[in-house]
Amino acid sequence: MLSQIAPSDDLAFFRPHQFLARENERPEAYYDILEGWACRHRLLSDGRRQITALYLPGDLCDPIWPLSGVCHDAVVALTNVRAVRRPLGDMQPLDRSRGAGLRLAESIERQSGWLVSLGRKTAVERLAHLLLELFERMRRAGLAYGQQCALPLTQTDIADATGLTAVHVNRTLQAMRAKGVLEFHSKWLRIPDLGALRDLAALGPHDPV
Amino acid sequence: MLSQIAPSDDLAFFRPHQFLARENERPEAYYDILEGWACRHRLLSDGRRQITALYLPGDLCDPIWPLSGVCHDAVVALTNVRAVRRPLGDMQPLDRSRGAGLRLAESIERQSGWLVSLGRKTAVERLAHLLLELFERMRRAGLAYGQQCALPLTQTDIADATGLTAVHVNRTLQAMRAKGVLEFHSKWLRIPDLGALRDLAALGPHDPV
DNA sequence: GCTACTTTGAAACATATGTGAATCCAGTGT
DNA sequence: ACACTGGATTCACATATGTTTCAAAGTAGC
Repeated sequence: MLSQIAPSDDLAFFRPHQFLARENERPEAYYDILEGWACRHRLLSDGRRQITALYLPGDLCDPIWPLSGVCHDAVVALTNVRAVRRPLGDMQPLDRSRGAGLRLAESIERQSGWLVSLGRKTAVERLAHLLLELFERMRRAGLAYGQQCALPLTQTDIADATGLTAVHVNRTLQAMRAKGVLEFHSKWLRIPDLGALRDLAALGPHDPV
Repeated sequence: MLSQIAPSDDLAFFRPHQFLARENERPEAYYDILEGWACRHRLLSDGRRQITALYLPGDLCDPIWPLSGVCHDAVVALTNVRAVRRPLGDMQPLDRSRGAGLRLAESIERQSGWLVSLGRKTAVERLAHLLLELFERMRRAGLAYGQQCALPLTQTDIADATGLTAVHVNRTLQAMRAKGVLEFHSKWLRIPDLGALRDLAALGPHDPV
């Protein structure tokens, strides 16, 4: 999946909360994530935070890079991250590699799913949807073991991705655990019945993930 | 802004509720919108609806077209629409024109703004944000007259874009009108004080729109 | 093994927004 | 003029989710 490492590329390491790209700055590189999780997010002036994308191992972390040249979302590591750094040099917003369009289109697809989630779904549906998506992505990356996978997010991270509060994420997860549709302790997710969780997520038969 | 019309291109007309692209089908064309408004949206099985993008005159209505080859969002006309139809022929998801990446990146930017809105903003903030964005886009398209522009959306459309109910959109708009930050009757929007509305929208100093 | 810090769990209470149902109103066609 | 229609407006009421606070349980550094 990953392309070869070119001479100018380099391995990069990040600790939790370190920036891969800062808000209102021109991005200097993009990253192939080898290990660890990162996210794209925006902050409001009063501290409210919304995660707009999650990057898992194997993902290409594309700088979203409009004509203005500066990012409007910050990209920050959620765990320790090991990645291949691919400098942008003096590349212009119009210069994108073949395949970039496809990747971006898929980001839009995923974001549309998130918009539906945030705009129209209940807390249970949002959580089911998110956890299902993450499990599925981990599985595709070869990082799921049977019905379980690592999920190194705090409940606060999950809240910021789903547009809920941490308190409500906690009580909703409790309820879902009680119903037996998922287990989630110490950064480890187990989904006993994929189908049941999918039903809870209010996904259509054709919806991706 | 619009490219020339090639021989295989053609003018297309749509009435409200007509599809420019259907869910779960391969898109057959994309459109340069000359006149009228359209939107991309998804429906849940119980009828809940979320608008994921709005297309205004001058916009290029890109089919979001992942590797699977089929759209997951429908594109439908909200008003009468006149557009240049550009057939995709046998173009593959990987074949995208130069500049497509940039346009898609800008869509992601805008969608990120919507995610923040839906996930973290109050009803007043969401409405201020949306109306401001639409006014600004109309202005850039040369379709604003001073502080006013056409805004041919029903309150139900606005609700489906902001993740609120039509009833709540109505009462929130009333309140905003009462405070004098906007006027909006019969599909016509007037913003007496852009700055005031921008403050209400909880946008950062660098946020686009 | 002790301290400091982060994350999870819980309870009581507050409120923004949703629901359901009428009514009103403007535009359109007959 | 009249009836239809989709949209806007209102009202009374319901509830999912937010807020605040605190305690318990992990986790990391030393």
